[in-house]
Amino acid sequence: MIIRTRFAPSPTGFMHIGNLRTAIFEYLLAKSNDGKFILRIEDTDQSRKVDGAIDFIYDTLKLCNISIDEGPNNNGEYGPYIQSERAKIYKDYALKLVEENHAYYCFCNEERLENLRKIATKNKKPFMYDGHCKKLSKEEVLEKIKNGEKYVIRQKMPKYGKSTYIDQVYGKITIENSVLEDQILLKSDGLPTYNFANVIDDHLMKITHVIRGNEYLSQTPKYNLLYEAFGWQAPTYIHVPMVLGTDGNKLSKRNKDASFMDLYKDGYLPEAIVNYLVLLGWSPNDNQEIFSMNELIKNFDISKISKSPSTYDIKKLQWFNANYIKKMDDEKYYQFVLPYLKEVYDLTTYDKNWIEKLVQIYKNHISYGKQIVEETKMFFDDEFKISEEAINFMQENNTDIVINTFKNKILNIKKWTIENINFAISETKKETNEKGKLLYMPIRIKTTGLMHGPELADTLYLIGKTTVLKRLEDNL
RNA sequence: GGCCUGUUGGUGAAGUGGUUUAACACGUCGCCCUCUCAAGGCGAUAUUCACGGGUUCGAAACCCGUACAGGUCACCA
Repeated sequence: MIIRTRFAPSPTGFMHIGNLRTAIFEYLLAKSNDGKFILRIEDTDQSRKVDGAIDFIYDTLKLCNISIDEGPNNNGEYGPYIQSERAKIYKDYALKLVEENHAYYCFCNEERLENLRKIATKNKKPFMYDGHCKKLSKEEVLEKIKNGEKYVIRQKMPKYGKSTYIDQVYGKITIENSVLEDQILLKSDGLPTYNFANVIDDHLMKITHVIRGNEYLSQTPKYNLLYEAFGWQAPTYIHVPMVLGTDGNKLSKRNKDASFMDLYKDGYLPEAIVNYLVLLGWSPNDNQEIFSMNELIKNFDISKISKSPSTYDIKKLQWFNANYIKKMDDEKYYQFVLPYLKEVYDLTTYDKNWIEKLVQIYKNHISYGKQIVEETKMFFDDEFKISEEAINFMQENNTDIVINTFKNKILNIKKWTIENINFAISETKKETNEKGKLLYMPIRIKTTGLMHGPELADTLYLIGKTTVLKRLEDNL
């Protein structure tokens, strides 16, 4: 049997990392078994549709190196892969269910439903459709339809007994049938509900394994009843634990940090995000942490999916990201980081070598791309100010001799290179007999105003001879 | 409220009855390296697995109960 999994987002133009993580799991399960990964767009709610959202989903998956075997923009024999284009299919199946007495027409209007809801809340009972229209005769139904009355089609649920199924992660799940509502299959606009379309499509598209959040754990019997009614075999269910925000709540749009695109825009590498996400709720057999996509495919195993929810921790993501950044080759890293600088600074007056050198120094410092801006600030900021701790240092130590000696050495430098600057420092060391802090700090403070920063010679090189000299000459 | 699920440190987690006085990683702290900041190296960081009972020679692991947390009960997906 060929394993077929599917990622079925609704096109909202937003993807939080919980969704992405599901997609990753689905992709890995398929690929680790030489199976197919299908993308299906669940857009049966017309009001929530967002323009360009399908492209957005494609972009996201592509960035994450997740390749789609079948989908709206890919060929496949089970299309169309956009639900709104399959309306007729769902309707035919819904009608079939009515014919076979597994579903029925319902003409109850919003007003009556609202009333039922009110009564339910008053009695402190959960609202459940009362099956009012189930009793309608064939003739009555025909009559109402002829009169143009709006209707929905509802699934007929068993009233007694229990439904049981096996989930690959959570094991045996049993639900009382009496809590199952006669849910709507076909809405009055003629489109199916998510629950219905899902079943139809998963079957028609030959999906073998369904991976989804565990919020569906107690809803799955409804699906199974549908499969049963059609005489179809239900897929293998793999419910995965949720990813929670730091506040312990479900991830939502409000959690800005948890949006894939936002992270990407801030300079988190998709490889790092994928790597981090896959370890949220799944663990490998050994202690390996850094995984390429191929390694993930090789190692992924649903039996290692955890039951308990995990909370999203950006600190660990940053560690992964820093890891991937460090591994980039110089040119790639330069191209990665450049846009963030360009966004904030006018780089036209700087030459490429200078920027490359600058950026290189901070390769070990940044844990996400955008951070380069903050880190390199002192090289772009014209404002020169000596920090408080630096002032204290200057007051507590005699620094004039070092500064003056160094200034003279710098004046003699013909070619402004890091080597020559280092030479100037060591000459100053010889002449003044100062070393360590008392040698470096005066120069550092006088030229940068700070007591921290990258290697002195590098720093001075980047600041440039003119500015360095000017600062050395200036009085405090 | 009914039902479903979960509960190992600040975080991700390993662990499936006995080399567990709980691995590994992030974070945090300390030390080393170092002019400083990072990086890197080394070390510390759960007398104990939500709690209470039980089963057992032996439990984080099995069973029951309690507590807490989350989910779910739409013409949303």
